[in-house]
Amino acid sequence: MSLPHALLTSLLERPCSGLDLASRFERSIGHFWQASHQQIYKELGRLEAAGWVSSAPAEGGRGRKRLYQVLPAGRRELERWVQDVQDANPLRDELMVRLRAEAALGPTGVSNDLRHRLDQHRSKLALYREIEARDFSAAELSRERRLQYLVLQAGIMHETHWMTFCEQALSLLAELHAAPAED
Amino acid sequence: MSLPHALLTSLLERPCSGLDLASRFERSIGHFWQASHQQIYKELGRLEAAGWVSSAPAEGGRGRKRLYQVLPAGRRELERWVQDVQDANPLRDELMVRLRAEAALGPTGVSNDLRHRLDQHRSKLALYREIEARDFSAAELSRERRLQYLVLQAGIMHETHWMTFCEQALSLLAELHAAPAED
DNA sequence: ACAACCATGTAAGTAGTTACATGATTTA
DNA sequence: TAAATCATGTAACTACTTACATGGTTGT
Repeated sequence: MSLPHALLTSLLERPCSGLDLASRFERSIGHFWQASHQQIYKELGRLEAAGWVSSAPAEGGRGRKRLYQVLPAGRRELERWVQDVQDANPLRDELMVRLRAEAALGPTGVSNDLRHRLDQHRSKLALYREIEARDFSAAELSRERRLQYLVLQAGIMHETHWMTFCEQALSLLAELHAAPAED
Repeated sequence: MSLPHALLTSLLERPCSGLDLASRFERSIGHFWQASHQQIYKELGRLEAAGWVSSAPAEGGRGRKRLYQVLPAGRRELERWVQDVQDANPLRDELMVRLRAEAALGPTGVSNDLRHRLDQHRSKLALYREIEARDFSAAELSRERRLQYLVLQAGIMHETHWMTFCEQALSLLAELHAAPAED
């Protein structure tokens, strides 16, 4: 449950409204922790009730727009949380279930899924590479930038890793199809 | 939502009871799709209601033990599902949020988490290597075995990848700690 | 005035987790 | 006969998703 802390982090970088948060999320932390605007609004309500953020009607914006800011208690909570220890994410992927099903059933059609994923990983990787070139290509990066870059590198590794896997899986399936059932 | 299909796959490999499924899950498909026994029982109920599996009181076992088997309709459903296409898993990891928080807050204590995860990835990898040596070291593997091995290889890649990342993160943090705040 | 869109929500539902309940069978 | 453990569940809760609702602002 790290959405509240993801929001605190993002608001700490720059105070803004709920919808701003939602759209910035999509371009930044949201690559690593997704959230819909509904979820964000609900969570902002909780954060305010907990005394971790304050909100005020925004002047620049229109309608009911509110500006959220992290309060000292929110910053302390984030500092506390960063030191928490959590178990590693187990691998949990429908594709693995599909492959096991394909193993049990005989030749069916996982390659659909594999090709689809390969495309998605490719374009995600291209996006990350753009961000890398735009934001992290300077010779000297600040401490903050270097850590943000580290997170982006995790994303790059993730996409690269799964692209490789999909390719490997596709070539195994092709080989099995070419020389079927030897057992 | 692939638990029903994970259960169908596992039952197809070998019919068994709910608790057997739960424990086999932990050693096999459960490495890639986790489920508690409560969830499994509930899902088995649904599978039976849908006419995808049948159940009968088990003779060998004790108490209320029931033996579950995949029906033809269940097999057809699994064949249909394998050909579905699903979006690639986005990276979604609390650790990334922690690192972004560390970037925004200044030096705190993510290294706790990193060391903890590194340990877990190491032991998971060791387990996978054992399984690899035990089940997949033969010169010639059947089609089914080769596909199962592919899935295991995904697990090995996953653990290796994240071990590397944790090490990289720890060394960056050490470097930043040694030569602090140049911006 | 009307469409488009900015901004904030409510409502209903699902998957999954955690804690607890219950009965039946071995084993000490 | 009591403890352990096998086996199957119920109940309550949380995070998250999907679909829908509402009102204010800007542009035409």
